[in-house]
Amino acid sequence: MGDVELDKKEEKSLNFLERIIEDDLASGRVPGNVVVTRFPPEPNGYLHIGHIKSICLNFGLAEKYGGRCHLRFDDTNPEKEDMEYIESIKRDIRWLGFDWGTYEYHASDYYGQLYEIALKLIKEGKAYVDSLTPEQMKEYRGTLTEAGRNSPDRDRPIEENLRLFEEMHAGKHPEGKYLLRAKLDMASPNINMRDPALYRIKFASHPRTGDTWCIYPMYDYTHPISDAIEGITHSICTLEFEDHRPAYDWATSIDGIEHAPHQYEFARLNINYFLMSKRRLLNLVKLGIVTGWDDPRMPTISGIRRRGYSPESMRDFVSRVGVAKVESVVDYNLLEFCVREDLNKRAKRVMVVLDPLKVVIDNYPDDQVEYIEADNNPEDPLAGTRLLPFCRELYIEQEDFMETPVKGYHRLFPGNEIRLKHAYYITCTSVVKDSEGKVLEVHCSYDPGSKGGTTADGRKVKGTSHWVSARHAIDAEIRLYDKLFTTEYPGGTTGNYLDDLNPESLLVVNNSKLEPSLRDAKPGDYLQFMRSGYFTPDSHDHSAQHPVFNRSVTLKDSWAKKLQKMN
RNA sequence: AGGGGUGUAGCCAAGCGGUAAGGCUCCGGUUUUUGGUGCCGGCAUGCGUAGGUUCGAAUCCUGCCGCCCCUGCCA
Repeated sequence: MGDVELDKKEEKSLNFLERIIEDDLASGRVPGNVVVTRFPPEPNGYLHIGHIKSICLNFGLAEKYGGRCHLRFDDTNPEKEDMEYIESIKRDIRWLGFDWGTYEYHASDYYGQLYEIALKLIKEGKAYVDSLTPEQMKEYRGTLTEAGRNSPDRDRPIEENLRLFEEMHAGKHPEGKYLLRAKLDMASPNINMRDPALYRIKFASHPRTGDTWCIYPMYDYTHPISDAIEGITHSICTLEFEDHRPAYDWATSIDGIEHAPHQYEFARLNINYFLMSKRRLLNLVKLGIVTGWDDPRMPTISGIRRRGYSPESMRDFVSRVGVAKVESVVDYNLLEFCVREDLNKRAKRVMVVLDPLKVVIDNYPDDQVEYIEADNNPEDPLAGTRLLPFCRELYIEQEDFMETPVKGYHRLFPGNEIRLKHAYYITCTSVVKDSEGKVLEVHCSYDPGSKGGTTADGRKVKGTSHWVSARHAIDAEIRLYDKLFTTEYPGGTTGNYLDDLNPESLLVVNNSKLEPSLRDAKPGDYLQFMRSGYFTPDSHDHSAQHPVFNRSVTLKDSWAKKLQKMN
């Protein structure tokens, strides 16, 4: 008996969109009980993390309720749109793991129908051709607190409207001369209902329709009708379109339009330390602050892909963020948590010394090489093992040695014994310094009985260091990426986000030493450089001759945190 | 009295009249051949605020306050 109640509590609570859909399904408001959503990007730029939320919502909802999700390009402004963007958008959605199958559409597919509907509206006296200039339009529109005024052209005879619109269509009038407007209500408190523009003249070549058209339909007219044509049931968009819902409802109830989809709005994704506007991101590219739209520091999908974030972790991230109508800012920590959690399970462990310090094992024969077996991922037994060459001279991290250790330090220092991961216990016996006192190399002795990292007497060592055999190490360029901005809200204090740029958002390391197995790394690999972070070969610049690795995210480092507190 | 939204912890977010889920962050502890991971525990007498209704209010009612969006021939 009690189990039933328990089960109910275990169920994940529904978000408001799921609730709406389930209500609609339960009450038979969904034709054929098939939920149809759509992801409607405008192909005027690259997709960023914010779009992932919308993509996951639209495709995810359709998937969850056994419906389908259309990919529709909202291409109604040829001046800003480009085929290049269409291709990048498709690539990014596929990378996330979503498939729209054959349901790929473009608003431009409907230009013909849209034109016919406009003709019909004119004939019914519901739309008119206006000759107000943009300045006059603004004047007649009124303000937020004052009603607008009717345009002198509002009562233009139907026949004349028809003739002028057809002339617009035929290219007989210059841009800006005329505008087709819906005849709604200039006194509406909602400015979007004050006779919204339906068509404008633009002698621009369209990426798909070329020069077929010189008049182009507006969003408020095109979007709802496109939804209706495709049989969309739930049209979800961001909060700023709430004020447009009356226009949406108007367009979908035009006589002759059979299907009536509904619009629902949710809060867009914001993340602190990030810029999430196409205009500003473009500016970073133009100013050369980043190397391009796919710079690993950019919050674009192509950027995070190159950075080494996995699609699975991004989907997990947006699902953890949730969906609601409150404008919110998600903590960057959650993003990194999701990336680490996923990479921890899948990344192959390798040893890389970023800042090398030479270690000489005095009692190890100079001509000897041993191959030591190491597991590739302790989180995944199926990941297998690999062989690591071990020699007399090795490299460890500079920070893994301290001549005079601070309190709590249990790495290598004179007289102390540590473990070399997978290999042997070593004890520091002496230090070689230059004339200025800088440590050049550390001498150690090893315990032959500690092979593999344990001893017969079961004695414990507190520290374990990663290492690379000096004789076998390979070189590489390693790019340590960090946040692009140093403040939670870039530009929040000075108004200029460029003031908050992080000068250390990219640190290039050229003297690192890598274990030889990394010779086989290729872009797309998820790697963990042990005790350091997750890395991936750079998709542009990596090659076997010149390996280049990007840091996706660091490992958590509680020792560094402790040190910071001590200071 | 312009319109439309929205206020639950440092950040997200459940909750839908029966006495504040969960995650991230943070703080302890523990395990550990990664100072990683895992595991255990802690973190709102309080739900913008003031009243009201009720045996009982984050949930219902009223007033007030804060924040966001809207005056493109952009989407």
